[in-house]
Amino acid sequence: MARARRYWLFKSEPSAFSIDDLDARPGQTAPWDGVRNYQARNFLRDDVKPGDLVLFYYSREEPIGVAGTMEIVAGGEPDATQFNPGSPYYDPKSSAEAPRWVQVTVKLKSKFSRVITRPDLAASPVCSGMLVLKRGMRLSIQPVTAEEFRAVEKLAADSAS
DNA sequence: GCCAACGTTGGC
DNA sequence: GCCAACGTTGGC
Repeated sequence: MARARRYWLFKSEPSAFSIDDLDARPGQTAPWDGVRNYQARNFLRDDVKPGDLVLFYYSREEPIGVAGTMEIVAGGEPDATQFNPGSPYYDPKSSAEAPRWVQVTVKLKSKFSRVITRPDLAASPVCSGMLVLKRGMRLSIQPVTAEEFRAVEKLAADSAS
């Protein structure tokens, strides 16, 4: 029996990597790298699999919120940036033999016509319980439920009309 | 820019 | 193993 599809929320600062940056990539595909938190790393390594769907969330910079959706097209592989001394994500304690950090590959699924903001999420009965709304929730890779994922898509579709 | 929350580091 | 200090995250 096939594994059930899972749903996630990935955070990025839009000035570092935006949904337009992903849109501009060949094949609208990019590695999701630079994750340097063990709990988030464990999700990428163990639980995020091809076919899973992801909310693309903007953190720290306006507009804060969900900018669109992505699909996972490749699962956990060593994060290439950890081996690059010129990268801000370089980790001298990591090695090719024992890579510490993991990346997955994402593909753009849909770009929303506007960012679904935290107040939008908080006003939705389905989305108001999302982890990302909890105070002090810094995890950059978070699970969401299928219901939350669909509700965010619906908020975006409704606001586009 | 502020500040609370959190994760990591390092001395002991 | 403890825990204070420090750096980072992230919303406002």
